[in-house]
Amino acid sequence: MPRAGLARSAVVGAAADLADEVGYHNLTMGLLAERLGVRTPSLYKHVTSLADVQHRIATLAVTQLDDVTRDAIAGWAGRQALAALATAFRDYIRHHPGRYVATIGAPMSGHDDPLYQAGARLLHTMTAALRGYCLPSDQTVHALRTLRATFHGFATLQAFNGFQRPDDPDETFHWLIELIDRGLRG
Amino acid sequence: MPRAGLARSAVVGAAADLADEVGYHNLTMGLLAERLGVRTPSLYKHVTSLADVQHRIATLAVTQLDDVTRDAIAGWAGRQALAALATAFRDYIRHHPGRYVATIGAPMSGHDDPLYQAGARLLHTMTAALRGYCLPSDQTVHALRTLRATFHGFATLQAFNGFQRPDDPDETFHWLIELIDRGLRG
DNA sequence: CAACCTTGGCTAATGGGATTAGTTTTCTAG
DNA sequence: CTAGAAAACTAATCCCATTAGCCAAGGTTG
Repeated sequence: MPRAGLARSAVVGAAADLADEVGYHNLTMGLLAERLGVRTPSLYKHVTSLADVQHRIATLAVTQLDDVTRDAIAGWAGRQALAALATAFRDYIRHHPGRYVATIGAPMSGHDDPLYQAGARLLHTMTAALRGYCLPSDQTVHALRTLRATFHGFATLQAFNGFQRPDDPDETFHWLIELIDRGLRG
Repeated sequence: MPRAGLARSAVVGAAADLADEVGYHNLTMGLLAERLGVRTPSLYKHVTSLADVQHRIATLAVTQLDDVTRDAIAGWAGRQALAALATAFRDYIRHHPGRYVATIGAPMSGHDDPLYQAGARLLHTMTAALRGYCLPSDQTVHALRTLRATFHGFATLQAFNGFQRPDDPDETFHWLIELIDRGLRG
C-alpha cells in the first residue's frame, strides 16, 4: 500500500471543504475518507471520532472568522468598523456555510479547549470594533452579545434561505447595520 | 395486541415533548416508539419518516409561537408591543428548546407547505407588533427581517448556552430591546 | 546492510438507527 | 357474525460509526 501521507490538518481541512460543499449535516466519515482516497477506518489514525472532526472544523472556522474580521476592521472606527465587521462576518459565512454551521452549538470542554480560546479571541476582536462608540464598560458585554446574536441570526436566516420575499437581503443588511449604529449611540 | 390507539397528532405531540426533554438531535424513532408504548416500525403507520416527524415538530412549534406572541402583543403598541413580542418569543424557546431547534433551517417544500403558512402567519403577527412605529411601508420588510434575525440569534445563543460569562442574560435581553426600540425610531 | 519497530493503511466484524416486507390481530361497519 | 381496513408486530436490510486485529512502508539503529 502506498501511503497517503495524511496529516491531521489535511484531514480537518478536507472535512471543512466537504462540509461547505455537501452541507454540514451530510458530512460523513465515509465521504471524508473517499475524498482523501482512503478507507473509512484509516481516518481513525488521525482523528478520534466524527465528533472530533466536527469540533476541529468549528475551531478552524472560529479561528478563520477571527482572522478575516480582524483584517476587515483594521483602520476603521465607529459605524465604519461596525459595517466592516458585519460584512466580513457575512462574507465568511456565505463562502463557508458548512464550517459556520459547525460552530453553532459546538460543545466546549473548558477554558483550555482550543475552540473556547478561538472564541475568546474573536470576542476580543469584536470588542475592538466597538471601541469607537465609547460605551460604558458595564454595557460592553451587552453590546457584544447583541452583535453576536444579530450577526448570527442574520447569517442563519440567509444561510437557510429564510428570506422568502424577493426584496434584496443586502438592503436589509445595511438597514440592520444602520439600526444598530443608531442604537449604540443614544 | 391491545391497540395503542395512536393518532398522528399524538405521535407528533409526543415527539415534540421528547425533543424538548432529550434534545432535538437525540430524538430517535426508537425513543419515540418507547415513549408511546409501541414498537419502532409501528410509527410508520402514522408518519412517513423521521424527517417527516421533524418537519411536523417544526410546524407545531411555529404555530404555537404564533399563538403565544399573538396573545402577548394584544393591547400593546410601540415599545411595549416590541418587548411583549420578544419576551413571548424567548419564553417559548426557553420552555421548548427542542421544538425550537426543529424550526432552525427546517426545509420547506413550497408555499402550500403548512410550515410555510405557519411562518407567514407569524410574520403577520410580527408586522402587527411593529404597527405602532409607523414605519414607511418600504421599510417594514427590513424591520421584520431584523426582528426575526435578532430574536433568532438571541434565542440560539441562549439555547446553546452561548453566554459564557456570568453576566445576566436577562439584562442583555432588555438592553437589546431598548437598542432596537431606539433604532426603530430615528 | 539488516533487524526493528513505529506508523498508517487495510479487511472484517459489531452495533445502533432508519426503514421496508410480510404477517397477524383488533375494530368496526354492514 | 363476519369481512375488510387499520394498526401492531417480527424479521430483515441498509447505512453509518466505530473497534479489532493484521500487514506493509519506511525511517532508525546496531
